[in-house]
Amino acid sequence: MDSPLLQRSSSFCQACAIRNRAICADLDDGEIAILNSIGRRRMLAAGEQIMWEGEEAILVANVIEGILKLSTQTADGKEQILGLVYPADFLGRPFGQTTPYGVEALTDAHVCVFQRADFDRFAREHPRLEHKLLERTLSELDRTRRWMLLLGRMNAEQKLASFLLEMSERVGQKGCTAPGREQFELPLSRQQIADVLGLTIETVSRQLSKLRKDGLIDLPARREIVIVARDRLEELAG
Amino acid sequence: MDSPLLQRSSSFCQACAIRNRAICADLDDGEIAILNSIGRRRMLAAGEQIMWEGEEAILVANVIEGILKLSTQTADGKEQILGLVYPADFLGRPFGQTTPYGVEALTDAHVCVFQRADFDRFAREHPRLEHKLLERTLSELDRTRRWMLLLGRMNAEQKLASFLLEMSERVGQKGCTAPGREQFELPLSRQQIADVLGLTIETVSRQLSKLRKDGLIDLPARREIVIVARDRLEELAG
DNA sequence: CGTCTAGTTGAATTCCGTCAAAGCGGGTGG
DNA sequence: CCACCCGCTTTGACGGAATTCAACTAGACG
Repeated sequence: MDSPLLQRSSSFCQACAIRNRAICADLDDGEIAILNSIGRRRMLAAGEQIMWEGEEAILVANVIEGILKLSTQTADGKEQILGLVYPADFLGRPFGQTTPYGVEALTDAHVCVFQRADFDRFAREHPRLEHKLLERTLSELDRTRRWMLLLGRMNAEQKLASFLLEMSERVGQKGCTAPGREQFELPLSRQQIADVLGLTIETVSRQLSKLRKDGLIDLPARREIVIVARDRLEELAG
Repeated sequence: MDSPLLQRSSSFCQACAIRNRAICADLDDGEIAILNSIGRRRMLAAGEQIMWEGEEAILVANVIEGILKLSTQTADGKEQILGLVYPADFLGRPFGQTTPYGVEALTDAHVCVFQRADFDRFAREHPRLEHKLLERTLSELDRTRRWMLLLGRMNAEQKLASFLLEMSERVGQKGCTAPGREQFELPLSRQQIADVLGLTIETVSRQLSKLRKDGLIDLPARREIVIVARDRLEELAG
């Protein structure tokens, strides 16, 4: 189903870094051309917000580069991060009236944005795209549900261990200096880690210090993590 | 898109109680006939399990009647309920290898079961069904994410208040004796409520007693809830 | 070199979990 | 019909984990 025409077309999409991993993956050249015409690229600086909770859902997007967070807050202002979005992931709420969470870039990011109305129309006319989107949404639902177990039933130590292991899988895969995924740079501040795990910043800090003292990890810089004893970390995470 | 032929066909699906709310809703007669041929009905007794976490994903289903729970557990055996499934909801993991959670009936239930392979094939050939499934999955993801805020950032009192309000919407809609949704029967035991909210059974019991003492609710029987002061409950839930 | 923010550490407090015992209610058998 | 039993629920006492409040430290940046 995949077309071997990468070099024939000079269109934007054909040169896209995530072309083969995003939902646009098995579209043909004609379809890509349409998608190309309704989408546009946009740069985001770290900390920049692109969608606001409760606002009308105007945009959807593919993430090309960078990491973003989805978040919401309680009536009294405590934040909860609902998910992290990585390159090739889909972003936004198609077929919905309002955006159910805020979206903010954690790092400088590069996204491919569509007006939701345009995207919805295109999707309904192209079942293969909808199928991709469905598979992606089902996986995301599975991942989100796994996170519920962490939020509801794990203590602070288990939460941190699980978080570090997950981040090492997600962030540590790039061509790193370190051997494999044992060293990586966190895209989140301590407060943001706390907001992911349903903890306070102090508890996160204390647990990281404890893991370091126990020799499971090292913390060479504020946002650097070195996993020293992956096996023991996995044991903690359960 | 909906066909006005309810009385022409005598097929099973046409007589189905949830025919117009489930994902099969806007299929035409031919499509319904196929679906009818690959699905079969199954009764479940309260407490009966129909899918097991980690097992190969063989079945998917529509819920016709009753309430089921999706759940998982930590390495050390603590359970977390990941979601409740109501009539007209879709159940199971299409397009996936393994079932990521256990499924158990909370009440006696009635489901319409498909072999996943059959269903997947049918879905891929019928974009309208896939679209319905996509919309449903997106809504489910939204609801699940809202639940994450509860698990991560609410205290026991707020959790109970939110839970009771949600249940009153979901369970209190039937033709009840009570005026509106202010009285209803819980489909969950105290332990199961605890497993939904990420609490212990004792905390659930204490918070319910507190809400009763404060005059927000009444508890005429173990599984009966009367909402006395909805406004104050909503205030607590935030 | 000073300021500013993010992060760490400590002490006190609070909320929830744990352990233990008692209460309630529905079903069964005498 | 009542007594008994069993599982579910409630209540109490206690301890511990995480939050809160507060002070301090380390880098980053001008």
